[in-house]
Amino acid sequence: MTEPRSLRADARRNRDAIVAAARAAFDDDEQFRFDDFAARAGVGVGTLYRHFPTREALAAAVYQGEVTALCDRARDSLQSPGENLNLFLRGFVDYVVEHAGLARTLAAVVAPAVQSDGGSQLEDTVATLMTRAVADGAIRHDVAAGAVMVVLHGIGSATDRPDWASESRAAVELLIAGLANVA
Amino acid sequence: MTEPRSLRADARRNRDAIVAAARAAFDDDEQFRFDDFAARAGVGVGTLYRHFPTREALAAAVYQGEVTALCDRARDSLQSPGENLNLFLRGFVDYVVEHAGLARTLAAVVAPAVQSDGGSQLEDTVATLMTRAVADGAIRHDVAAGAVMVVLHGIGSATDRPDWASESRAAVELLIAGLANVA
DNA sequence: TTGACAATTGGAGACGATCTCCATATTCTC
DNA sequence: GAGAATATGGAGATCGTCTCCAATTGTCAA
Repeated sequence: MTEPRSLRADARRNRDAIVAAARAAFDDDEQFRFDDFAARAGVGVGTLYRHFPTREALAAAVYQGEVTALCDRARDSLQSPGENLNLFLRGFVDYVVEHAGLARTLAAVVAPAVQSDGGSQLEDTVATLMTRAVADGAIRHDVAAGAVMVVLHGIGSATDRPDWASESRAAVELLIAGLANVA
Repeated sequence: MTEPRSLRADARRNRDAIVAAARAAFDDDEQFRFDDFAARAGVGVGTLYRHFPTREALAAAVYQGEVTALCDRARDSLQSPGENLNLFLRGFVDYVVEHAGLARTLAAVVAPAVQSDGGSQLEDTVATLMTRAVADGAIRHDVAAGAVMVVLHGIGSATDRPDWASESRAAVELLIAGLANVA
C-alpha cells in the first residue's frame, strides 16, 4: 500500500523517523514550521522534502498509519455483524477522542490527500462492516457507506468545539440509531 | 453582534468591500495570497490587516454573514415544529452544497474562530428548533444540539469527497432518522 | 574485501508570502 | 472651517518554504 518500491536502507530509516517525529508533534498539538520536522527527525531539509514534497504528503503518511491501526481492530471482533459495526463506530470515536491533537491537525491538513490512500481504507472497512450488518438484518439496507463517512468526518473535524468529546459520542449514538433497521 | 463600536464611514465601507471580495473569491474557490484580497477590494494592504489581522479573522467575518443568512430562513417557516427542524436541516445541506467553494474554504480556515460568533448563532438556531420539536413530541428528548452540530460539521468539511453532495443529503436523512421519536 | 556506481543526504541561499510602520489623507466634531 | 481623531496605503523588513548540488553513504558484482 505504501511503497513496494524498495527504498535504500538509510532512506527508509529516515522516512520512518520523519513520520514518527511528525506523528508525535501532531499528537502533542505542537505548531511547527515545516522545516522543523526535519530537525526534529534528525535529518536535513532536503531529505524531508524528497520524502514529502508537501505538508499534506507528510500528514497523509501519518494519517495512513493511524487509519491502518484503526481498521485492524475491526478484524478482531467476534460479535454479531450488527454489534461489530457498532463497536467499530464507537471505537472510532474513542480513538479519535484519545488523539485530539492528531485529529485536529490531520483534519486541517489532510483533506484532499485522503481520497487516495488511507481514506478509502477506512471507507472500505466501514462498507464491509455495513454490508455484513445489512445481510444480517441488523441495519437498514438503504444507507450508503458514504453517508456514514460524512458523519465520521464531522467527528474528526469538530475538535475545536468545547464539548467535542461527549458530543462526538452522542453523534455516533445518533448515527447508530439512524442506521437501525426499523422494518 | 459584529461591532457596536462606531466605525468611521470610510472604514466601514472598506471593511464591507473586503468581506464582499473575500466572499466572492471563496465562493469561486479561487486561491489567493492574503495580500491580494486587498487589491481585489481596492484597498491597501495596511487596511486589510487593520480590519482583519489574520486570514482566519477574514474567513470568520464571511462565515458570520453566511450563517446569519442561513438562520434567518428558520424563522419564516410555518410548519409543525418537527417539520420545521427537518426543513432547516435539509435546507442547510442544500445551501452548503450550493456553495461548495465557500464551505471548503471556511471549513479549512475558520474552525477556531467559529466558537465565538457565527458558530453559536447556528447552534442556537438548531437548539431552538430542537427544543420545539421535542416539546411537540416529534423527536427524542435525549439528544443535545451539539451532536447534531457535529454532523453538520461533517457535511461542511467533507467537501473533498467525490460524491459529497449526495452523501451529505444521505447523512442528513440518517440524522433525521436518528432523531425520530421511537417511543 | 574492494571498487564502481547509484541512491541519498544536508543545508546554504533564492524565493515569495506575510505583516509592520508611519507620513499622508479622510472623516468627524464643534 | 479648524483641529482632533481616525483611517489609509504601500515600501520594505521578516520569516517560512523549497531548490539545488557537492559530498556522503549504501549496494552489489567480481
